[in-house]
Amino acid sequence: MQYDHKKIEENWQKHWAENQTFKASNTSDKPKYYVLDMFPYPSGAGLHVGHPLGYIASDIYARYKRHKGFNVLHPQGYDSFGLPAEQYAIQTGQHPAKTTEENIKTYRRQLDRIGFSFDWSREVRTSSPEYYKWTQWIFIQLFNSWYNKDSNKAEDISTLVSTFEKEGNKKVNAVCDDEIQSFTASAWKKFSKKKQQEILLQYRLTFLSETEVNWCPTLGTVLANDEIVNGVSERGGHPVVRKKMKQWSMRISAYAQRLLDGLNTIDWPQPLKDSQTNWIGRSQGAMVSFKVLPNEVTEEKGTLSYKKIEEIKELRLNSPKVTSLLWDVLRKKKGAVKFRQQYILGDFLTDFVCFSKKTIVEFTGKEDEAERANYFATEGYTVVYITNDEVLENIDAVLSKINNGIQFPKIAEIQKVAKKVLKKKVEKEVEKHIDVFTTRPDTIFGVSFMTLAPEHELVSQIVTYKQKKAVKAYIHATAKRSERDRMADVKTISGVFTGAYAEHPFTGEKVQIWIGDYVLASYGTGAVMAVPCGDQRDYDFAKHFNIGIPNIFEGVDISEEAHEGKDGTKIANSDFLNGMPYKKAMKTIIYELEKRGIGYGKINYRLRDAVFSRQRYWGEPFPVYYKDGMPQMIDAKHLPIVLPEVEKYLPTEDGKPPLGRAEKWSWNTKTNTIVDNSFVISSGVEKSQNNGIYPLELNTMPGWAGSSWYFNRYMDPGNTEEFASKEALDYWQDVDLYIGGSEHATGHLLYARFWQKFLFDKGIVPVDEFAKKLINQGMITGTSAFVYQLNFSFKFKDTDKENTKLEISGNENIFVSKNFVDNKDFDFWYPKYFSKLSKMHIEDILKYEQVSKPIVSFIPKHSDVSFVNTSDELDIGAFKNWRPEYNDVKFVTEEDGTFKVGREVEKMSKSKYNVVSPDAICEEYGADSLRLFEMFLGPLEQSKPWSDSGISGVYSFLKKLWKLYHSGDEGTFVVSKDKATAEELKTLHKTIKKVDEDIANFSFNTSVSSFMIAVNELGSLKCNKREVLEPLAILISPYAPHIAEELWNKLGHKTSIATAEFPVFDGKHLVESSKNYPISFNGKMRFMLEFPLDMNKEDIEKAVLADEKTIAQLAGREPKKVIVVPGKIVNIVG
RNA sequence: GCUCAAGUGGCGGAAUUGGUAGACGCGCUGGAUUCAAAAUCCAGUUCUUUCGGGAGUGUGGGUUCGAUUCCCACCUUGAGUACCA
Repeated sequence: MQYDHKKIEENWQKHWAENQTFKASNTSDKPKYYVLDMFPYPSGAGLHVGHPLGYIASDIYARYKRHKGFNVLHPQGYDSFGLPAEQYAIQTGQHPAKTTEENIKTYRRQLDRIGFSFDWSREVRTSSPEYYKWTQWIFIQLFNSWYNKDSNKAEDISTLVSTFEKEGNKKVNAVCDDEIQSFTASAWKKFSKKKQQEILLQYRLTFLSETEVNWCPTLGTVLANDEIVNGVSERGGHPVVRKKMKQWSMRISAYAQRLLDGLNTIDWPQPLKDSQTNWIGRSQGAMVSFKVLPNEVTEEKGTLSYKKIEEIKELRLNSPKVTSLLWDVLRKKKGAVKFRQQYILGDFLTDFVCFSKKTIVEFTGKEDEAERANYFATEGYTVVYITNDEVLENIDAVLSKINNGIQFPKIAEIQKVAKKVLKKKVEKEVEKHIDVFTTRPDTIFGVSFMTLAPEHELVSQIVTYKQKKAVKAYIHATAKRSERDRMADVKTISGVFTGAYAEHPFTGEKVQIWIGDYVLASYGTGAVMAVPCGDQRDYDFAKHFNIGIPNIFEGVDISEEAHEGKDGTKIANSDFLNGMPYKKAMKTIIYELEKRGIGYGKINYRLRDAVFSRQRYWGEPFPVYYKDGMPQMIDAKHLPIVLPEVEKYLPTEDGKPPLGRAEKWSWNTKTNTIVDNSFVISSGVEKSQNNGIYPLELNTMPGWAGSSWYFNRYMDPGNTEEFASKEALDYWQDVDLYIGGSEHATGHLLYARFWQKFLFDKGIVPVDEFAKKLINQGMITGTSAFVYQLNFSFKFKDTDKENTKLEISGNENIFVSKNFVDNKDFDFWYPKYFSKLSKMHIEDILKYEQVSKPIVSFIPKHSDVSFVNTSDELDIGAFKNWRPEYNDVKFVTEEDGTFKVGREVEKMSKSKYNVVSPDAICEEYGADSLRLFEMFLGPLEQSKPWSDSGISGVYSFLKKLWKLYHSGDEGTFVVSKDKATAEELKTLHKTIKKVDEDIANFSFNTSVSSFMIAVNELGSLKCNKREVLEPLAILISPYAPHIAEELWNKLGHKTSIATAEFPVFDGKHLVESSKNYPISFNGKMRFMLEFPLDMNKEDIEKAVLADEKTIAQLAGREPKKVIVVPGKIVNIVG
């Protein structure tokens, strides 16, 4: 019987499935080993050959561990919630559950065909209610927890409540919202229930907050930072804008330090650790508080420009409703009093003014109220202040107030009030501080200005009247710039002076306060103390705006650039820091800051809390309903909260998420069931309280929710009572080997570590890192095939249309073979390959003198790679039939009649027609060949292009392997009982050793070559001894399990090879008596000489020097030195 | 810009602590077998050469008896990150 991969593979795949060969037990005497793959998102396109790379590697490892006597858990499942299924649903109306189910079927069929040893009885799907019940449950646990910095772990919210009841929140050391009011125990008790809930929400590990989010209008959802690439959405490349929304967030920032520390305890790739470290972005430094100096009260008055008057006119047209309402009333008011609207008085734009009575009517709450009042008073006006509410509620009262004002012009009194207001304002300003975070507090004496982010809340409060216009314009301009624009020109320096000054905390000097968009509102405090001599950006800013650059470094030239280095320089011109090196200066300054109460040492993280709400349909629903606008958790015993049906998967017309379309999406707190929305009487909250029915949360959870804990579920996937049983969790503990792509570095792999740490804090899981070892498999890229379309273009000589290209279109669709592409000679192409029609066409064009000679170019077009053989020759017929527009194309072939395509490495993708399906490979060469070949391509971690050309090598290896166990033309199975020769045993044990080492190093490519070497050697020895061939089958079985099972079966075994004991290496078979020494001269190997291994150094040296080849090589020169390394090498220095 | 990884034949790649550079496979060349092709088998295949040899692991230096491996500088490519104070 000849090697028939199809029959063998089908048989064994069936056998494994029927016998559940790879089912893992949760109780075993064997040591446990957990091998995990990152579970796939089942896309509609199915698997391509790049997907199984990691699965093959982990499968080899899992099978190897079974041979080594481990109880192996090797599960697989589907990350089946996600955007593509939803978008497909939007387009076709097909329920995402249905498409997902179909895609999973395809995936399963494809996976089964490759012969993986997955325990399918443990399959999980994130989109199944039995699974997401526990995702919802974890969410509730997070909601019911807060992070205690004193115990450095998450604790139940009840411990926080009891602390509040006993001593308020003064002593609570929690990770919570930044602006939290402090309260005493008695105050806490007096708070309303709602107020208490609001406060607690600021402490919970998952919380609702109004946050600026990345909103993608095209997708109609928010995106996490890691879902945005280069300012556009990772999926689809749609633009993303900043928008404020009420969202669920996860307080991952609480775990920043532990996520960082944990990296030292796990064996993960360094680049991946580096990118998590960068993402967390820890920086050590200090907080420093700068006092803002009060603005000068009297400022010179400017004159209003023409432009400003234009602005006012516009303002008048757009005046808000209330103003126009009042204006209507004042205008119609009968009598001698005439009001004017929005009249300019001095520098100020008044709301309403009556000249005859010297009265001004103004709305309260203007930023420059004090200055206005002062001015109006000095000019002899009476000001009547009104509010919006007054106008709306009782316009008559307002009118009488105005009337009273008119009859009551008490200038002196108004001035008194104005002074009071001013004073109050000045006092308030004295209290203003700008807090900054800096990593270089030691350079504080080099501060010459400060910069605030344009969005900083203090900006509007401190800006002087004079600078207001410029500042407003700048803020407006920055807000308008998209993320992408800002990224595009990083180098442009821009900013505006606010007119305000801060006081240097040590020197007391006045420091200008600027705003600039190089300062980000989202990092630190959104403000920096600028030290131009020590920070290049500050330096550039100072240079650009002509701000002073004091030098505080001893002996450093800063005339050209800032000095950013820390070590090796001493601080100067810095009072008590003078002469200190970096480290000492840091310690001293932090001590001083803390002593004076103007700052403190601080560690800052770049890691932001993770937004957890998505405005999507196809995700986990939240177990949340809203009562009085406050979120309430549904009791865990009522889970799962199953995704409702909707008729369309789009957001609602009024902008609510798709779940807003569900008719049955309200929570009945009496029956604890999901009920029809009509029971919630209108949207009025009070009414709904009566019948205990409340609206459910409309957002769903993000893609990473389900994938952040699935590895724990595999341990006990069928458990309906618990997340996973304590016994299962204790037995399996954690993942021993995790294989997957590096693209999840700052997404899934960070969130999963976060949840695991949280679950560990709560005593739910036994370890706080879920995966001991992780390997990133490289991406397999595609090798696209290109055909080149011949194209002529013309350039007009006419200066006006110099760059206009005229392309010939129509009948002459000509593709040229790769080797012709370099030939751009028009005279070569023109006569030979053009039809009469186009010839006339070209000649017509050439009649115009202003047209230059045609330029020949070739337009590359993708061809499907399946039309191309391993020699890059195109199947022209297949290509022509591929698409209607190619039916009539002509081909310019090589001299031998073949047509060659061009090749280029690109990401494997449907749109590039370079996708190779594993099914096709399995069909032609078999799964064992595919497995061996993917491993043989190169190191696992490295990314590499796919090319079919090498696959014949592994296929013929399998055939040779098969032949070792068979003989004759018929291929009869023949294995002899004879004792193996020393040489045969040497080959076997050499291979055992190598494969053991290779697997330990995850160097699968090299073990495939050692199999080849072994089979080649045994083949030339004509070895068919059972003593060698039986262990050989086990050695190969992790890599090529089907053929190994078949041979094992033929060798007479009744049980699967899967748990056969791995051959044990015995060094005695490799012992040699002599060594063929390389003899090198000055390090260059020239020839070999054989000596016994037990020969000593001196004798070898003598023998080598006496050899005639040595004498010839030396050509009479005297050797200066001879180095003999016994068992290795001889080197002669001449 | 910063961080990380990597540069070896025509191609994928090998060389585990410094010790025979190019294992293994593809491709190519020649041969056997065949009516022929496929398949299979055998031999050769880094470059260069006056057939003695010489050069050679991105470039230039260094350490060493000896460097693909260690150190320094630079170049190129890929990945991540992006005004992070």
